[in-house]
Amino acid sequence: MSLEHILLGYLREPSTGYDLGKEFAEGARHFWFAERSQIYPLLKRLERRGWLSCREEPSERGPRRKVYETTREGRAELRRWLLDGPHIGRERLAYVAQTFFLGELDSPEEALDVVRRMRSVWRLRLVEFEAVEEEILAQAGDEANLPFEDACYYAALRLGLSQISAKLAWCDETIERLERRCEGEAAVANPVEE
Amino acid sequence: MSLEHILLGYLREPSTGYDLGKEFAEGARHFWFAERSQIYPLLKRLERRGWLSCREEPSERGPRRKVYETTREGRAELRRWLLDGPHIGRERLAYVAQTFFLGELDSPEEALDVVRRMRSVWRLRLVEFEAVEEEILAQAGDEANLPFEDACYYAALRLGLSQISAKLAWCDETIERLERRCEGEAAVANPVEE
DNA sequence: GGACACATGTAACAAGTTACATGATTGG
DNA sequence: CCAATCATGTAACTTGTTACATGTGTCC
Repeated sequence: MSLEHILLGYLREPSTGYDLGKEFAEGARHFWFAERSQIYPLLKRLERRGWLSCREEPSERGPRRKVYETTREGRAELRRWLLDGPHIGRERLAYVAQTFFLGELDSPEEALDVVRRMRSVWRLRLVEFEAVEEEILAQAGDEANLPFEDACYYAALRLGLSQISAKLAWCDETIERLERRCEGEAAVANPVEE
Repeated sequence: MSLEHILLGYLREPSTGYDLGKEFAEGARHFWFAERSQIYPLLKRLERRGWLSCREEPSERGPRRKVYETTREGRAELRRWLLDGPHIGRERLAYVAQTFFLGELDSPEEALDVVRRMRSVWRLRLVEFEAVEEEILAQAGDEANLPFEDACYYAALRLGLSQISAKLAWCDETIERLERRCEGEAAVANPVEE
């Protein structure tokens, strides 16, 4: 299961279920999401398998924290997963389905509305990603200065960035095509204006 | 649930659970996948809700077929789903996670291998999509000739196409960067050759 | 003392996967 | 008669979601 391996990946740095939950709600949500109610039992399972170690710590504020960390065996398992791939397939892209069936709507105007809303969601995401990129480059100066591990984070970011840019370009093109179609329909409905 | 609405979308044209299963294993798999064992019970549920109608037909070859079709209420529900969107978020992109954690591997060489394999998978998919695009354009002559519904199918195809192209461009760029990193490492390990 | 952030969890449910059962018809 | 394709389904399981329970410490 991918989520297990994502946890192994994150827990190269020690962390808690709570903090992982935050991570999935923030940065990681762009490629995976998990609720804490799913994370906590999984952490226990991975510990039982010997892939994670756990120590308890008092919290500054709130109850005790259970700090997990990937073990040597856990890292070996993560390596196996990384080399066994690529993990592509069975993606569920509801927005593509939505586009696919947009023809069910009564008019290009309604479809336009949907695509425009897609565009605004992805615009926001692009801004978010660009801010992260800027931060990385500001710290490193140049990409070549990044240690290998950070270069891989950066590569994943660029992948996301390129996907969003392509989506936005598609939105712009599709909006234009739909607008032309609206004009065409208006001309047919009201040929006097020609 | 999205799968319900995808079924409502497909069943504007009458079809059977069996044939839908084929569709999910072929064309539709690029944005959604479903097993027949999931489809059959769902079809019954949607029929109970009045969103699908069902008639039985003898099969040319094999047992009787249950042919489903979206009802007026089903179409209304589909329209609601289309207008209530965009359906973005909670995507699970294991390949991005894989890229993100690639730094766990021992060397850029191993990472290169992974990215090269991603590239070859996406290359194949691009060829597949391009063939579909060519077919559509050959039949219509020009995109403007497509009826609205087909234009939406085509728009979804172009979205997929643009996503794959961007992935391939990212692969090429990332492979190049990793190769430079390999050379850099070799130079550090073996400075005599400088 | 009430709201809020910290922190871990369980229970019930929905969605998705894997494995198997059943039976008809066709072609070799 | 055997394998393949057609065709519908169930059972058991895993994965993911929603809702709730519990308790600590801080700030107002």
